Amino acid sequence: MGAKQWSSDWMRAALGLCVLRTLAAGPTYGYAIAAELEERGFGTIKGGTLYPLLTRYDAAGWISVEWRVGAGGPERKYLSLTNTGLDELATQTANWRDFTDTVLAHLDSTLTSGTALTMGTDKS
Amino acid sequence: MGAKQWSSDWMRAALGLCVLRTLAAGPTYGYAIAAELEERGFGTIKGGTLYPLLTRYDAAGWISVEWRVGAGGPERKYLSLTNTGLDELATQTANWRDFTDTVLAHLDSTLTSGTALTMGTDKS
DNA sequence: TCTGACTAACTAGTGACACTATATAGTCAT
DNA sequence: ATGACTATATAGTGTCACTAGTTAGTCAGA
Repeated sequence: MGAKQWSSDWMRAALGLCVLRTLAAGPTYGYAIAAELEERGFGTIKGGTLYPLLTRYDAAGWISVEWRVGAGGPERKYLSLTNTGLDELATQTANWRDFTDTVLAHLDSTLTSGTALTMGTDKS
Repeated sequence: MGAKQWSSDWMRAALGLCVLRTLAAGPTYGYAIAAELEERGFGTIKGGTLYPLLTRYDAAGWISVEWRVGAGGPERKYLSLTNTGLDELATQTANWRDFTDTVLAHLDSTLTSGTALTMGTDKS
């Protein structure tokens, strides 16, 4: 289901937003976030990508951390979205929609050969 | 019109695709690409971002280069999309649509608290 | 004439962050 | 005990955007 691997630049752009969105469903931990995102079609999220990101979000005050014992396995670091994080999610989500709309508008625009070539330097 | 500045990670993700799309309208040069993208709502594209990108695309064989005298000003380095570049644009455009659909599907998904928390380690 | 504004391409230095690979440690089945 | 799976984390490397310039041409106004 989640076999596809997207460009790392694209993942770099959207991963943070997707992680915040995942956290909005309730407290969870890194490994489970990676599993859910993979299931949703984002490809495999490596620990070396995810954990530093979660550390940055903790430092930013967007998430809070609580250790809990796991059900048969090592301890889990449960992460919850703070109010600041929830605000951030809302802001980023709205911006993301605007941004992707802007990109799609450009991609779908009519091919007008030479649109940008008349730049005003042509004074005559 | 182009006052908004998007997150640099987002621009990093989409700039290449947008540049290829701009080139698909016909040969043009760096400064004009930056001006057109700004007009289309992408914010200001700095030379330090754009020119290295164009150099990479030239090295990748996606664009070809030709110097022409400018209309009252320094020489312009006109860039054309190669056939390889055109293929790349088509591929990336299709992938971009898939990717943004995947992200939006996640953002719009119903909030189901604890979705990913039952991961199979809970054996009993 | 020389000063600044605009056009146009390009580079050095720095920093952010993903990637590869690895470490640590717990549980469980063979 | 050996390997597979769960779970978090870090070191080293490389890519690339950002800041802040340089070089160079044209043109308008002091």
